[in-house]
Amino acid sequence: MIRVVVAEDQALVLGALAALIDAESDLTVVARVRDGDAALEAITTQAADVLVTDIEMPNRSGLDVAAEIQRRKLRCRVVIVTTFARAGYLRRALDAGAGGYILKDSPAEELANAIRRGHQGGRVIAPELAVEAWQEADPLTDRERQVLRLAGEGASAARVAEQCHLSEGTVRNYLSSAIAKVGGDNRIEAARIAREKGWL
Amino acid sequence: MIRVVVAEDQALVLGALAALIDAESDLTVVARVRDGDAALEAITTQAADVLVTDIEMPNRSGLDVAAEIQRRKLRCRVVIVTTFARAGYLRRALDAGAGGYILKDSPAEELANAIRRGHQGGRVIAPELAVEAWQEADPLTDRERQVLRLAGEGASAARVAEQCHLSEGTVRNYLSSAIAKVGGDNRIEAARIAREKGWL
DNA sequence: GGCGCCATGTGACGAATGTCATACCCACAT
DNA sequence: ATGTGGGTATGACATTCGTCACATGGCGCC
Repeated sequence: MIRVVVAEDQALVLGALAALIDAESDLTVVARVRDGDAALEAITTQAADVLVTDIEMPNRSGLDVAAEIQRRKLRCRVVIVTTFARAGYLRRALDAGAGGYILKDSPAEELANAIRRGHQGGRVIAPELAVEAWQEADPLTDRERQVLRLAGEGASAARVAEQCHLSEGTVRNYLSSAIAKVGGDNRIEAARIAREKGWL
Repeated sequence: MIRVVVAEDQALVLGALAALIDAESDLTVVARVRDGDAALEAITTQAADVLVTDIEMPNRSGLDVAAEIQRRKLRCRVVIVTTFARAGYLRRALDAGAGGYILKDSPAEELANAIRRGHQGGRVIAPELAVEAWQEADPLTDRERQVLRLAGEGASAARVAEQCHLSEGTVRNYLSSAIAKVGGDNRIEAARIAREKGWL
């Protein structure tokens, strides 16, 4: 019996995923949690074999949890289940030693499959991503990313400068460089592109 | 036995929701579909009592399907299940005669509950939304919405003008007016605000 | 020790954006 | 018939944005 912890912030989806997993005869859900901190706690107290987790959650993202598991050298394997087919996310997931990365729109059998493979030490990666993943590395520097994120939310150069303690001119320089790097026509497009690639 | 059709574009979530519903003794899932067109077809061929549907789907949104069901005077009731706590969405859902509007982060029992209530002709609305719903009506005109949407995706005034067959000056006028109406400092913020309220 | 990269800054210039006044046409309501 | 509001347009203006050249300093690296 493989002991599974499920982490997902949307309660309905959490319950549903758990139902799906529990329906498998060789899998059992030992905890359902709604954020990253609770996930970390549950996998130790429940001696879980596999953590099935979303990425976007309160407190700690699924990627953070995976990284923490790796850092603490816990035995638990991680399967990331997410909406986002973003190369940047997959890359970070693999860097964090995740055993699986599947998309919420892959067929339901995939999930049980990935859990079993992960438990055996293998890896399952959503085929949509396998190829593309390592082709495009994030070209942005930390500052560029930070500035682009704020600007993408509607902040003016002046506002960004204030929040980052930079001069307005510097902010415009970073933006210009970020726009050029991601290949957009303006800050809005650049932010959109970067978001889609998982760089923000 | 209440006959339920489940519509949701993410296969994993679709399977999971269906599992959740099928686990209820008085509910049975008679079809699982991944877009709006298939949903409409399924509810007639399967003589469904209730449609449980996401909003954002290919071909036809869940809101479109609800409206179409109302237009065709079908017997089937509709329960909207969505991520988005947006007043604009709820408003459109109620206009389309939806029998339920619940959020993906409400507890799992809510879903079965809403299906039963809907089937009896009642209404279940996510409490987070019930109050706020009618307070803020969409202040945008069709043109303003259209222009703001494109601009929010990164299109320049010139590009928007081209796509909408307008003059560039007119586009700027609409944008200016939209920015003022939603209360933002620039097109980016305005688009973000409007998206959050479900006006785009 | 120099080379490249990043962080940071300034100054300048042209392009895009946001605002405003003003105008015309049309539909719909009073 | 008169007013109100939307759709469309133009011209003008100030502001913001995007780009470029150029400068300084720090850090890592062969």
